[in-house]
Amino acid sequence: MSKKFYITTPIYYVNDVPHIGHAYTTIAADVAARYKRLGGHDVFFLTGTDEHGQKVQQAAIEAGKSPQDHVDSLYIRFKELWQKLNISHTDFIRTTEPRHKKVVQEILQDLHDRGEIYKDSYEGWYCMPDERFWTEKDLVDGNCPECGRKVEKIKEYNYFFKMGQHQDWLIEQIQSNEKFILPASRRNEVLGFLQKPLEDLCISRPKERLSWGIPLPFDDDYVTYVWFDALINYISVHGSLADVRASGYWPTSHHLIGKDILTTHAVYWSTMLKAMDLAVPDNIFAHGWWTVNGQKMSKSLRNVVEPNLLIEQFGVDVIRYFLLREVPFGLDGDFSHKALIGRINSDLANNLGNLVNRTLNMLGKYFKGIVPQPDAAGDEDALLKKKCSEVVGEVDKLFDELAFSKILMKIWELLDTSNQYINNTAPWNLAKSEEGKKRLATVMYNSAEAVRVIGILISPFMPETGDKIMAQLGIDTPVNQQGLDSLKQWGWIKAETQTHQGAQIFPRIDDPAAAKLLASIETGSEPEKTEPPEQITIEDVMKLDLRTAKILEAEKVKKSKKLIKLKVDLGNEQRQVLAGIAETYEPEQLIGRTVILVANLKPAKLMGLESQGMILAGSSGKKIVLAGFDEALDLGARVK
RNA sequence: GGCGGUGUAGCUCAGCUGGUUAGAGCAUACGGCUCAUAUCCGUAGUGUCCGGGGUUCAAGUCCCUGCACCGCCA
Repeated sequence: MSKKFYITTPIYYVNDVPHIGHAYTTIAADVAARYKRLGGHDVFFLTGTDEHGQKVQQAAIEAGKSPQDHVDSLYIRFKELWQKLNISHTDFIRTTEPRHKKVVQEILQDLHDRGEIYKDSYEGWYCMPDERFWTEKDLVDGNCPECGRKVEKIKEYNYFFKMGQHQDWLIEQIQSNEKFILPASRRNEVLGFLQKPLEDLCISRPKERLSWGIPLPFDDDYVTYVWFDALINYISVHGSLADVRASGYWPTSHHLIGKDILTTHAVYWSTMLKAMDLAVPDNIFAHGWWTVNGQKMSKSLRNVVEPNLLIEQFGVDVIRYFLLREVPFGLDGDFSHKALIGRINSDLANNLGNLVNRTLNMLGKYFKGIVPQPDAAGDEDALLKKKCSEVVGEVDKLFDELAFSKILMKIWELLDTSNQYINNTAPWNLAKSEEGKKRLATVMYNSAEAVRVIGILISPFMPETGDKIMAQLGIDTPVNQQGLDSLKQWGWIKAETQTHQGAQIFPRIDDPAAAKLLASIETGSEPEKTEPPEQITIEDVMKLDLRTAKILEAEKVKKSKKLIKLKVDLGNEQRQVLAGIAETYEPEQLIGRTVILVANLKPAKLMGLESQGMILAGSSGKKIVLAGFDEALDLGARVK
């Protein structure tokens, strides 16, 4: 019986728009799953969507739909993206499915029956948008410490899971299993977190406050807290607790998660499993986040990287490769067009693509595309074979710790060795003489076999490319049937195989064009037309009468979001000016500042008020910054 | 504020328990080859290893301290 391997991604919050971060976790899990399949494991790979909770309920109301209709229309976005990305999940679970709800209720009932859950009253400050309680001292200026919005004082009865009693066990579990939480820095964080007393976990919400959830089986006035509900997906996909135990897919091999949900998994989930008397996962791996050109991805910056566009432009495999190669799994990474193009051109085009191409081309040229029968091996051949078996072994070890970027670096060492092999043996010289031809056959056979090995090794990362390489080599046996076993001995590929040289698998990318496109993806907007601005003369500049002015008074213009009414002092006169800066500045911040005024602008009426000039400010997106001076200047001074 | 981490070539980083001339990839320069997508191969570099102090025969590696940045918790 083959060994079972169970790997999961988080179930993604269905309300989120899928972005590069979701894709990252899922691709990583897919690569691990595909590799284990290559090794003959029986793999269960799970992903899905988290569909309960306040935000979904609210979004549904806003959309004028029932929550169920709402999530039914939303979860598709994830499912379709995974299809595009060639994700090979075994199952896709939704927390609104009956099979899931049933198991959640089974578990709740079981824990309740065994006294792991109790009812208690709770009083605290509640932040509606964040769906969180805070204690008095948590509050910042009486507002939610996380989002800064208003909180309400609520006293209510709720159900609690006795999480605190498992604290010592959990510490021991983490300390005695080095690989339980990776990377090590995150493991440390959790241990630090556990130095303080671990409290019990509130696992219910009164229906009057939130109805969109799974009802508690023992109290119909409550629904299950979303996290308690969501985490159980890892179990419910296999059926009841008994089914899970019988499935052979327990414990989980790897839970891949983002670093933001480490505590929920390492602490909540582990103690939940302990209470259920199920084994904890072998490993919880918290990976990092992607920034874009060094900036955090956010809706307001409009730099959320949308995977669909990337796939269309560069192809699935390029994106899969880039994400896993560029950054060590576990650390934060930066997505930029420069980095992506660098990887494509140097790793994929110059090294991989070119190696495949030159090999196939020479097979065509010297042997009519037919893999020749090899002859006796020499030193160069031994070196290649040795490197090959070394890489195959190392890659296998590195997969245990999901060190994707290291794995790819290792595989690329084999690429280098293959290129060196070709350079050193110089088939083009061998082809010139009759006695060289014998040696040439061996060299070309080995080159073809090396390309095959590389094709297999990269296939978990780049499934389409793996298939393309096999097709060019003329190998009909699918990658999975060749498997890792076919790499253990040199010489799987048969002589007489008819190869079919095809197109370059990774063409180089012309930099300026790609840069433009990527820039548009990064900013989430259409590429801006980059017509150079019209040039003006010094006379044009001098037409502007710019003056220093001090703000004396400032107040918001009623019924206007943006406008602030200012009274400014130019030294010899005072003026009323309207400035569209209310979204960035409060009136109080402005009083006393010295700014630059366009003094000869024709007066205009805005919102019924006259504006006698214009204040200069720079803007980027929504952010506005007033232009000013390092040092004090006389009021009314000319600026040029 | 508490705990933890990081600071090494132009860039991104590797350097385990202290030990010969500090490494890799990318970028740069030069040379070679021509099967290949001006690709590939080879050679060459450059580093006050964040600053200061200490332990030691010997410190990028250990200790103390300062600075900068980051993470978790509060």
